[in-house]
Amino acid sequence: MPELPEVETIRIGLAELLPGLSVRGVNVLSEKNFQVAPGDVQSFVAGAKIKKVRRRAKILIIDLSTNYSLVIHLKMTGQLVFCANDGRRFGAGHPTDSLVGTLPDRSTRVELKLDGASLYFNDQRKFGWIRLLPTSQIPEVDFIKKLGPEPLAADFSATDFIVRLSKRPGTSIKAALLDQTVIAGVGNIYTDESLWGARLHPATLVRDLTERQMELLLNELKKVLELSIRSGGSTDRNYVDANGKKGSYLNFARVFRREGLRCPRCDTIILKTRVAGRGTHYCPRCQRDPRSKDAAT
DNA sequence: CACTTGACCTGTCCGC
DNA sequence: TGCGGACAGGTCAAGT
Repeated sequence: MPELPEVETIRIGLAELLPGLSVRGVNVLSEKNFQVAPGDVQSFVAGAKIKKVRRRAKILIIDLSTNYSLVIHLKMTGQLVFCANDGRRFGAGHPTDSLVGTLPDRSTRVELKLDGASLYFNDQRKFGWIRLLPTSQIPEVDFIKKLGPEPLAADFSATDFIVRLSKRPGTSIKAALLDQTVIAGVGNIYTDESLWGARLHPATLVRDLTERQMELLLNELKKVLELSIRSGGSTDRNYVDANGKKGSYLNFARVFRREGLRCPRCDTIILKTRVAGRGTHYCPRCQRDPRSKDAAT
């Protein structure tokens, strides 16, 4: 899915467009992706005004004047596309081409009708969801409450990171980074990118890392997340004026989906393997596998 | 308990 | 060109 930088990119874009607009109606094309009691729908649809667009981890939150919020998880293939009647269009999320096509399309699951515009929730694989929750209740819900800290939060320290990681001694560093209860918002791309930055093999067990290595890893993670947010996420995103220019999809990646290409640091061919059940990219020279260290050196 | 694997869906790409 | 299988940026329940 969109990971933290992608969801943040969407948040920034929608925060420019949505606040102040009123919700006129909701068109649910796939029940599975927006399950809510009929009474609840009415209670927020009736003239609700959009107040604010927030993010927590990979979750997007749209606060409404009715004190309800739309809580959105895009999972793997979700995307949000804003289409104004005057032709302005903004979309981000999964990199498919619905920035230029007619909406709703085959992947559209929910259409939120607004003043002079529509917000489309598209999701090819139907893993994503929208939930309607009382705003005050959001901090209490399970999937929010158990999330780890935001990696870019000012008050998130290396010490905190080390303590949290150390609770997963027997798992790979890759699995630990992907675990949303350890740290929130990191997915497959930024796991691979930050491990490359810190010169750590993804399969290294947490217990085999030094505190210094974990601290370095956090620095690399913050760097790749910030870089990605600055480049608008590794996803198509744009205000599309007539000819829909593409976003900077993965232009900055150094190992992710670059198997067979050369490591930008040492020129060795990047490999792809499987760690923690996920496709995993790494440089076999910069990131030596601790399990085969003797054989390799 | 700690950790890993399968399932959820649909689309695409790759090898025969 | 057609078909089967593996795989896809996520997360949970069920399994070991």
